[in-house]
Amino acid sequence: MKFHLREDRPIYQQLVTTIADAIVRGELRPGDRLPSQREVAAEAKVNPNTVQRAFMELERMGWSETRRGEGTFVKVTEEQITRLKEQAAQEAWQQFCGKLTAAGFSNPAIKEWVHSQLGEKGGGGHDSAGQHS
Amino acid sequence: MKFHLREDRPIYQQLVTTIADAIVRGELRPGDRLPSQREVAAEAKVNPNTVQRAFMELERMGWSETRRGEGTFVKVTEEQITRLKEQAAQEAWQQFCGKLTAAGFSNPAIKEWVHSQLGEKGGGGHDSAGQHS
Amino acid sequence: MKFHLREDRPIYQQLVTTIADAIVRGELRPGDRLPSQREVAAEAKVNPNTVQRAFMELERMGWSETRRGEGTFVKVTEEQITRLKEQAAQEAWQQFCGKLTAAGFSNPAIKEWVHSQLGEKGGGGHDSAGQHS
Amino acid sequence: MKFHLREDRPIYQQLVTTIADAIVRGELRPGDRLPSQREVAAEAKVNPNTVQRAFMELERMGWSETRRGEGTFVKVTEEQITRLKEQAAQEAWQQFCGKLTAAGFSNPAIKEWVHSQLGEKGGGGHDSAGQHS
DNA sequence: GTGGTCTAGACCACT
DNA sequence: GTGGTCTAGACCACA
Repeated sequence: MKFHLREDRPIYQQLVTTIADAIVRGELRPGDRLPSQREVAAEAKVNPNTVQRAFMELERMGWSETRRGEGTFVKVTEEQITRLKEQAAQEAWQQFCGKLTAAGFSNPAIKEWVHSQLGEKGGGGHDSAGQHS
Repeated sequence: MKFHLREDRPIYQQLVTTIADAIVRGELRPGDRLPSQREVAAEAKVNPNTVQRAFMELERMGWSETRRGEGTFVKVTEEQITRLKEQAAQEAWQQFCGKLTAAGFSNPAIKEWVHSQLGEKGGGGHDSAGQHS
Repeated sequence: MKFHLREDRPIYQQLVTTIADAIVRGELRPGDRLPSQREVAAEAKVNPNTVQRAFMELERMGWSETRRGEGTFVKVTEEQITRLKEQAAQEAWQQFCGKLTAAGFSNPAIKEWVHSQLGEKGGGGHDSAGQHS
Repeated sequence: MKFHLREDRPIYQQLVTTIADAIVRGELRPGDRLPSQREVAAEAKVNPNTVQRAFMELERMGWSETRRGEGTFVKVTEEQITRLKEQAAQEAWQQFCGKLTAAGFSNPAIKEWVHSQLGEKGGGGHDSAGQHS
């Protein structure tokens, strides 16, 4: 049996994901200015160079634009956002199925279980469907 | 916008769920001996006392039995395992719905999206359904 | 022959019974706030963590409720108090019989001795019946 | 509410009581040699001077006799032992009544409770009547 | 202030 | 070796 608590993805990737999630959630909109690298570094308690790398990655993916002396700005089209959302949904679904499979659910069993959930709740969630921290 | 990389649930609780997951996965069977507190502490790179607390919690929940000088042993009935699995499924479903809600999906939208997944794949997973971080 | 002066029950358990006794005595009533962990630690001259553990144990037994930032509060029903009292009486009786047995009294001898006490005093105690260590 | 864990009687008195108890229990018989003061001090983890004082007290009460170069010996008559036992019983009874009184039992209630115990058990104790840690 | 968590390191009891 | 207890001191979250 293996015990590992630490997240093993590189920190800079985690930062990228954090920002991508904020975009998906609509917390960051096209044109918004990201906090400065120094601010992010201080808040996330990581090295500024790590943040720098995350921002480079963002720019490489075409989600942000760095304007010297001004800061870094979100630069995504609505169409990209839509694609990101679909991508996030896919990923979440993967995780969900993965967990159930690990718990011994067969694919038909998962299907059935989900149907029971959808039926019971009449939708896809319930009151506390927003909990995900 | 908030940046936090660290998992904020207490370490001892993370250990508990790690072990609970192993039980759900069938990796840990009733009667199995858990690694010693010191081993877990070394592997997870945490203080032995933190592991001790996790083990106390396990015992409190009636999932394990610790025998002084011998070790800690899994003590769950099949019925409890079944309950744990259902619980894990519920939790995974919550997370899934949470993420989609955060991404802007309404409950009906989630329902529809899931239906499309179930229809497409004819089950609930696919080749890479085993991915679960 | 063995000499040991220290009380060998764990300190945190002693704290638990100290508080349980106070509840039994009616010194602590449902809803009452216990002294803060730091206060107890200072007064009992033990480490705050030890007190914390005692309080955790109390909560686990359902005798208290701790509210973050506020304190720890007694949470027992009258019915639980009654049960505690009976339990305390049983325990005291056990100790009493244990001591007499150790002193060489047979069970019938204990019975007879107690009867003589009850007869003499017409009750079960006397003026100094409140002395208890 | 008061918290005190430490036994507040002087250590040398506790030692005296420990030895008296051993005599009452029959573990120490007239003529037996007590462990040396150094041994007692080491085992009880107290200062040898404290043990010295306890032994002086014993001798003052006429329960022991110190023979220079040989050691300390128990010197009690059977009649004294009988008296000690009665005394121990009285003390235990006091404590018992004290605890029940503190728990809210009136004297008649104690009498009644004890009667129920004697009746139930047909004696004054039961299988585990010897437990007194 | 409160309680909650974590660490580092100590000593003990059991086997 | 195992787990059980305790300490000293740190930092955090909540109110």
